[in-house]
Amino acid sequence: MSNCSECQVRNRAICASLDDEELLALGQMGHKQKIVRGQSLFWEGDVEPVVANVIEGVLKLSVTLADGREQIVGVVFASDFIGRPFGAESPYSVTAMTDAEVCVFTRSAFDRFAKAHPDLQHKLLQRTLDELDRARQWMMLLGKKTASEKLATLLIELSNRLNANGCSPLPVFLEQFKLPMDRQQIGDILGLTIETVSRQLTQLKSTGVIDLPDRRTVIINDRRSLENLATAA
Amino acid sequence: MSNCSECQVRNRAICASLDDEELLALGQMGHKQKIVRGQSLFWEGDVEPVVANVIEGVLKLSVTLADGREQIVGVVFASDFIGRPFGAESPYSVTAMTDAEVCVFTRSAFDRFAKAHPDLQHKLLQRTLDELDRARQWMMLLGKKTASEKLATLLIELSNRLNANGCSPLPVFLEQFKLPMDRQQIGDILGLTIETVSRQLTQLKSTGVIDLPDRRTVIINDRRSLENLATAA
DNA sequence: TGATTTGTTTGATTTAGATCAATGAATGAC
DNA sequence: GTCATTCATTGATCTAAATCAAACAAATCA
Repeated sequence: MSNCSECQVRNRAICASLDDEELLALGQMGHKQKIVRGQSLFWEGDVEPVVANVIEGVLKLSVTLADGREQIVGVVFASDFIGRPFGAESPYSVTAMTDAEVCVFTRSAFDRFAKAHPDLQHKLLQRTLDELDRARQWMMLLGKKTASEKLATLLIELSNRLNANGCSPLPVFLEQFKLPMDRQQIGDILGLTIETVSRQLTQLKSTGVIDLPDRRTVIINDRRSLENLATAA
Repeated sequence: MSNCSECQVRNRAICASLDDEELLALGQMGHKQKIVRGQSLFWEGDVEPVVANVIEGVLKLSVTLADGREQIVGVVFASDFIGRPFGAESPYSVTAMTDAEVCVFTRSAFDRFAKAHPDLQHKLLQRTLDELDRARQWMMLLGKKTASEKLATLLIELSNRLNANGCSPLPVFLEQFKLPMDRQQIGDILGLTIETVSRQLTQLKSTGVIDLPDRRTVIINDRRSLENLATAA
């Protein structure tokens, strides 16, 4: 790989737990890889298992049924960790929703390195616990929320997670952002069809809570209302 | 606490990574607690955060909306770990679905101990990764599966996870088992109403795939068919 | 033992969201 | 720039599951 020390996500990815020497060792095991939108990093139960850190871009994790029904089960951003270390196979595919760049390791090499670096494992554990909490909140959304609640929740979540280019330690909530996915993908995240997504967005726009100057741009006019919708408060 | 070495889940819980001396130290920090069916171990964002190992029984993790809608986001069995160590609050409640016994630790004490025992953290990481994979499979179920697919999936999953009293290292699939939850709870797990659950069970029974000799007993007559239903194969 | 409560099934009706079907806007190709 | 393709919106209709409403069965209690 080379110069991890100049990596954009050096201080946000799990690598943040490593000192310069360790970083060099890890860096020699991995390599940077560019992925264009729509390209897959790996598939459900792939042959050569890998793990990766996201350097730039947005990727989806998805599970697909035999008849083609797809559910997006996770969305990862810069500095997030991807993949299933230690034993088991990843039961989902990873595909870029925007052009992206990742830092890839073979699983066997990563496992060995992680075993020897408890701090790295600790960071990974914290991240995995966070991810699990998020997944569980999403289960509530999928199981019990209405279509409009789902859309409101997604917009709030995206505005929070897209905020950071990571430089600010403070949470910054963006009132304007670009959707990193199309309507079909929004549907696959929320368990809705493309038509329902479109109708709910039009609805939110017509009540003035948000604006949609173009397909990909969202402006939150009334965050409070959107949050109330999201939590059914 | 006392005699961890005689604990029923000694070799299956995360404690399995500890030697006798370490086990004694951990044991002195925790205490066993009996919980009757319906009783909560803790609530969403509780004051005194705790973590626990399940010794016996079945508990649910659930998220509740302001207006009372509840989604069960996890079901834990003997030897499973409960709670959110390291920093963040648990955004869900834990309630016993059967009478249960757990081994409870304050989070602060557990955190300190875990920090000092990398093997324990490694075990916890593996478990958390497994739990995350399971949560993601469940997201597919909640977002995309039909009512009958949901019921079939739950029955298969329960027959697999209820199998072990843990003694056998081989997976044993039970063709007969007792449901550890009522119809309402099945609905809250699957994102369905109690009526739909009942109708789908009646349907599965009438096609001969399963039998329901009484409310709580399930007999799988045709596992292959049930699995095909579950995966939409 | 019957009476009460709690949990389950079954039936009738409604509805949120899916599906089917055009139409309308961007985006990209040549 | 025009054409073609992809993506998004809007409308009409349908349907799976929710809701409403009894009836029924199994526990629990005097």
